Amino acid sequence: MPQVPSHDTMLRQAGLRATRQRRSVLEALDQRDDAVTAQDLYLQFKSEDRSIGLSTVYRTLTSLVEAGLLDTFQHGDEQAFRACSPRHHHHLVCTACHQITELEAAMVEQWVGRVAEGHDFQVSSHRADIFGVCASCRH
Amino acid sequence: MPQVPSHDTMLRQAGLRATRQRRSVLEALDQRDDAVTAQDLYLQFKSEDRSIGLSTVYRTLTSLVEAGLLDTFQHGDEQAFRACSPRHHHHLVCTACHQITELEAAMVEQWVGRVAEGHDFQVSSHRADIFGVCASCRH
DNA sequence: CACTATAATGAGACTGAGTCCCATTTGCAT
DNA sequence: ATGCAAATGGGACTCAGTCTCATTATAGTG
Repeated sequence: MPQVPSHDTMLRQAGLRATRQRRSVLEALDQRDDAVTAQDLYLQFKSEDRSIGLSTVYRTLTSLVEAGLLDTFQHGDEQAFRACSPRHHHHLVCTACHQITELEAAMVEQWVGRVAEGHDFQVSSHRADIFGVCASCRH
Repeated sequence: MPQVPSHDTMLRQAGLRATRQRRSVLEALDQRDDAVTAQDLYLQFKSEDRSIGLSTVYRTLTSLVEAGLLDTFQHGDEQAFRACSPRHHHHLVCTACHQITELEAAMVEQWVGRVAEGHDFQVSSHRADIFGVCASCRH
């Protein structure tokens, strides 16, 4: 039994059939650690001669987000996606190359806990990200 | 000297001329504590018989964000805006009515400080928001 | 393995938020 | 008051993302 589940298993667990297209998307995202837009992915597949319909790319990304397998980010006015660990985490985002590092943040979790207590508010999620420029983008 | 600067003063400080349209946008946003899209604002003005061109609404919102007078949020796939205090802050966001409460968060600031130290990364900003449902939206 | 129900795909039409252009209007410094 | 740069607005335009529907592929079943 592999520690990291195969793409097919991940798809199964999400209630999705394992298709060539979905496998390609998961694979492509696994190989990069930056966030990518649907359009970018579509063009990447096209240029690699394993085209996937644009609708399919969008649908797949949406399903994978719902399954909790991807994080979403905003690149200007478009949405970008990135494979992520199943554990809750935060992000260190390079605004130049869109490379993203996952962060643990016990302090943030504590903060959320306290806010939840202090307000008559039913907390469902939270998000804490840090933006800046990574070492390689600064030369 | 007023403690809260007038809209005209805020515009001046941002290097913008004080026009009827810009005053209207600032005023409209001051009167609500939820985040609104450009389209919503446009329709609101139209229905109040003080129409403002759609381009102008977009341009004004963009300028005000650049001036740090507004925060931006994502409502589904569109951008929403809300007047905000000039001090750095975080948010408690009701996903049902989009009402937003500003939060102080010393713990988050500390966290950012530590991450900045620990990574070879030039931090330029950060964002920490909590999402859920507010008391009145839960009935 | 063959068969079948049904999930998934893809091509292209479509939608709508946001941008651009440019002729007209407005704010404001002198 | 006057002039000029900044701002406006209407409408054409762009393009990310969605929808439709005929075709194809998956995976369970006998």
